Amino acid sequence: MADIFVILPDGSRRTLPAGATACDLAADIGPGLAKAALIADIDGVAVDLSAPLADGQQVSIITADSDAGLETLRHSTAHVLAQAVLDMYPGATYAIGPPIEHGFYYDFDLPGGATISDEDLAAIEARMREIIAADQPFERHEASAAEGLELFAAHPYKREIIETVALAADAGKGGQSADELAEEVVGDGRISYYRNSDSFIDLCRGPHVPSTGRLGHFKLMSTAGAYWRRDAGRPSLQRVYGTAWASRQDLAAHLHRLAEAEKRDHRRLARELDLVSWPADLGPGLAVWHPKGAAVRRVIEDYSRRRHDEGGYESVVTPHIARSELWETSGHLDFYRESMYPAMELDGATYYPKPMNCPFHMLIFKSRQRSYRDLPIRMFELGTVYRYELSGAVHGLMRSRGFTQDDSHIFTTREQAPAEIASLVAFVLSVLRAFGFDSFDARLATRPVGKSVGEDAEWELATEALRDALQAAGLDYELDDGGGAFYGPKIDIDVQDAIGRSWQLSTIQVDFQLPERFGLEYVGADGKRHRPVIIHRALMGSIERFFGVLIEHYSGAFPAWLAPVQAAVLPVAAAHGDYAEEVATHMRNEGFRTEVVEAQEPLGRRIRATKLQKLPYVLVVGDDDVAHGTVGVNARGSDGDERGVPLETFVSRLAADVQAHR
RNA sequence: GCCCGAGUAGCUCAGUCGGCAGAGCAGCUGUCUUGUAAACAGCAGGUCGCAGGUUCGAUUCCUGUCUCGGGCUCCA
Repeated sequence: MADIFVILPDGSRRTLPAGATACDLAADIGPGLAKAALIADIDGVAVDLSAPLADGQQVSIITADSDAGLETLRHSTAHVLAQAVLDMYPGATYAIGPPIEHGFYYDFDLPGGATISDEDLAAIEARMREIIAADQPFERHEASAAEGLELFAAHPYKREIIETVALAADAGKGGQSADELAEEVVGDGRISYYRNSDSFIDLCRGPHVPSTGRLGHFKLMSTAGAYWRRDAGRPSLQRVYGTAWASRQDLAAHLHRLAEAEKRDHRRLARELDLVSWPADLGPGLAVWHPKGAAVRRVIEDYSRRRHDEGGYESVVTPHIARSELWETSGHLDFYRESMYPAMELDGATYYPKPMNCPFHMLIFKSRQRSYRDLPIRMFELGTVYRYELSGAVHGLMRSRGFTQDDSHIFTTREQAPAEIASLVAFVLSVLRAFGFDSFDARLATRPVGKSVGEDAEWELATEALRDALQAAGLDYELDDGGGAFYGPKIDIDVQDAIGRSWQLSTIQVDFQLPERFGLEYVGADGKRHRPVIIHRALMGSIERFFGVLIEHYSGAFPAWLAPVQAAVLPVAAAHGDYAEEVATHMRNEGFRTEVVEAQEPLGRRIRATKLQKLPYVLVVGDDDVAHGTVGVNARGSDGDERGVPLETFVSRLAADVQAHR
């Protein structure tokens, strides 16, 4: 039999006997690769290792080091989950089970509407480990749709998938439904399925790892409800989420990250550090700010105002409610109504709480005639808005029903807009960096198909301006095709926090629509009237979310410039109380946030209690300090303490920290 | 809004197979405070989320409802 050759990723050729599989190729390259191999990529198509090779193909062997390999590992683990659940719950049926970020899920319909509790997960996981220990092969088979319907006769969701595939094939098109079903089917009207054992098969496009023994670094995480095909009108299924990784170390690292994230949860820290609370009597998504939370907020807002002053913005203030006519003009009643709080009837008029500040700023622009010489006009407001978020979407400070935007609207000429956007991106990044964020993800969202207004040329121009600004700022960005607002394209900027999570904060949106709706005009150099362009911009997004992200970013240990209490003063004994007050008063006069913890309890206990509040500095004062005008400095994160530091020396040090945003 | 799960003291949680509700920490009072992460003693604290129902009796069982958590969706 003639040999064949295949081309490896490095361009080299390798000769194999005819009939060789990808698995043989891996073994031929080396035993290490053979052991690590999960699937193969043949001419750009991911396939099982058992796939036969043909002459001249480009082949690469895929391991768990790559995204594709890890995805396969997760997908295969999902199949093991399905086998375990079907095994343990007679009469249960299964829907779909794709890989997702960090792991996988699988949706089930259990007999009699049974549910899976967290306790059940341990038992399911144990069964999964048995299946993995049995090292069952993933055997690929293909069949016609008719055969598939017979194979999965007892499983209505699988049958529905097969029927949809058959329909799509009949219609002779791939289309949207085929995309959705990509995980389960081949796509040409035939189906593929994988057999693990005599009793377990699963409809699947594949590929899969060679056998269940290749899996094992996984953990079932949680259960949730989910609709079949994401449709609230369809049956509700039990979803089981799991995480899966290439190695024990990766799994442990992931679980560690989750534990860290939980420790940093701003809802927990907000309570422990007495920053913010959500009294049930207020209703979901509405927070009250306690003195310590409000102290941090004030620093955030003061800094924001200062930067805006320096950046050529003018502060404005607008009311919280407005008559329905305003919202009709702005289009919010047409486009945003379901997110607005309901109307209030008053003196024969209808008022709505504001979900956005924009229309008010339009009215300020319109209050007098504007010249091109006035532009750009940059209005800034810490504007509190109310949005009727779905109750299930509300999440601490990250997603509230009442929140304050650091909102601005910039009115420019068309010619000025590109430069204005470019400087805006730089401004946004500069402010975010000042709060300790240095890693950003940006998205450029373009014109939504169908539901948008304006001329193509305008959209093109604005999108290019946004793109140029991103490039000028040196920001990598993803394209969110069709993700723009109905009135214009936008840039969203996410920050990455200390443990690598992404949070959406800033948004910069170009708007052609509101100037039209409000009939905004300025007089140009030519003496004629022109429409300005509006740039909407929220920098921190909302002060609430920004604060929540800061809490999680710093794990509650705010840098000195933000900390609600910058230094606590602890007298060693009651006799040093007066000196402690003197020290505190002096520091307050210097502009620092200071509190005294009186000597009503032993020093060690007070130090512990104060340390748990994560303050930047704990100052201890005793006999020596009273005698010499010094303090004992215990800095957060340092080992031990420094004795006999002159008060002025400490004040300078704290001032330097604040200055440097440490 | 929908699906799944959970609501017991300020917090973390135990408990009641339907019969006077518990711990630790926090709090308060007293004694004690003497140099860097938990002094000692005592006290107080709960309509067992809320409203109905079943029952001699409900925190416990049933129904509804509210809130929270995890998802879906959406977003600052």
